Amino acid sequence: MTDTRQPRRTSRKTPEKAQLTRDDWLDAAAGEVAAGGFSHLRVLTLSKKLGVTRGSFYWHFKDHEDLVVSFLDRWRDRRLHELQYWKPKGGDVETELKQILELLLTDASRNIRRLQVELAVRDFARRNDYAADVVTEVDEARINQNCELYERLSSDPQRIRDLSLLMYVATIGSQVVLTGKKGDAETIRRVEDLMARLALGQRDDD
Amino acid sequence: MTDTRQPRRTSRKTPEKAQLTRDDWLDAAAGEVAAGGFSHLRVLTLSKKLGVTRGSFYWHFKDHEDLVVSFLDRWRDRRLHELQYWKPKGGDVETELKQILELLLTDASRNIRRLQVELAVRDFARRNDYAADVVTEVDEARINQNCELYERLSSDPQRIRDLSLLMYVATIGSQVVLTGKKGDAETIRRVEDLMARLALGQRDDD
DNA sequence: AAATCTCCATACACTGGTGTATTGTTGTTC
DNA sequence: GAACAACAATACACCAGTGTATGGAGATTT
Repeated sequence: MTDTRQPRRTSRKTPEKAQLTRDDWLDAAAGEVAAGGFSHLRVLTLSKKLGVTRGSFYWHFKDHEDLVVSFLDRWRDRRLHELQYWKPKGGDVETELKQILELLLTDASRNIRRLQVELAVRDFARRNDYAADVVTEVDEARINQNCELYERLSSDPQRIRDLSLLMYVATIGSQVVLTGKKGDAETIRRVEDLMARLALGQRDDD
Repeated sequence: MTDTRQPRRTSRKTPEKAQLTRDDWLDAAAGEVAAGGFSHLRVLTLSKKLGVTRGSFYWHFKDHEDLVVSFLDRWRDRRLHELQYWKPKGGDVETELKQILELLLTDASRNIRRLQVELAVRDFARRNDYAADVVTEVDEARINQNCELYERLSSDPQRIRDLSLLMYVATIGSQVVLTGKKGDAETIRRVEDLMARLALGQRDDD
């Protein structure tokens, strides 16, 4: 009765004829990127997967590049935003460190699709300037955030940054090397422990 | 006079009309893969870059897949073979460790094209089974090789493998994160030092 | 109920890529 | 020097994908 101006989408729950939004296309794009990387992100296959023709796509997006840029923007925004929840709450440095490592390793490896998208973005960044900027932005934000933790292990600013960087590249490397195998979960846990020990061994008081 | 049966290639030095070999195509392919990944490895562009038509390609290779598989095989063979030269010769554990880290980080980052190819292969491995096998083979060989070094730091077999794995993923992660920026060389050097200290801190005698 | 807006379908022109079949050209060998 | 083999050019049929122009159906507004 009143002006419940829904964006016309038939309540989203009913899968009968649901109209597509820009975000729906981006979600589908994420699936494609995760599976085959950016080079396999085709307008045509995307349309088929959504059960519509390309006419729909070109209503929501200007062209293929528009899709890619929008995808990268959304990815960056989400990655920067989620950092807010990454602030560990444990008081002890040791537990905080373990929390952060668990988040970076165990947790990340559980969310396979997210991991695949991240790796795809990183790969794409090697030949696309815009993607490279996006990745740099996210990397720096993450490293800086972790610095806050490592400040409690050392007082040397340089040492803090190095430690944060090292921990970060180790986690990224893990995600690159350990993909999909069986024993990975256990391996990751052990690497996690080892990293924690290594970092804690860098306390000033030695 | 005698049977110097050269493969007909006009002595290779003269760039006049040099006939192409299978290996020449693979070299050119490496350039394409380094620049744009496997998805940008096109027979057509490769031919143009070599100054011939596709007719030549299809004489040397059965099809596009043949090129990809041959490329991966050659890459694996070379990576496995080069391990032979990676055996550090220094006597001291500390210097050996630094040697191996320098090889894995500083040295690797200097050879940009080699690095790019490696990352491209890794990326391709996420959606190609054959490439995945090749990468696994190379990873395991490298990790095992480094174990020999870390055996001198600890006597616990599990610890040794974990340490070797950690050092390896850290170097791979570095190659993924630090690509092409300016301060990279210095950063890599510091990370190298830090890794060495961390590893040495894991000696049994603590 | 007519006009309008939103979203999608259809049809078209175009590009860039693969693979194959056939023919040329140039060394090698007999 | 004729036959052969190695390598490359040409021409062909055939996709898969982009982008655009235009038409159409359903809901919304007036």
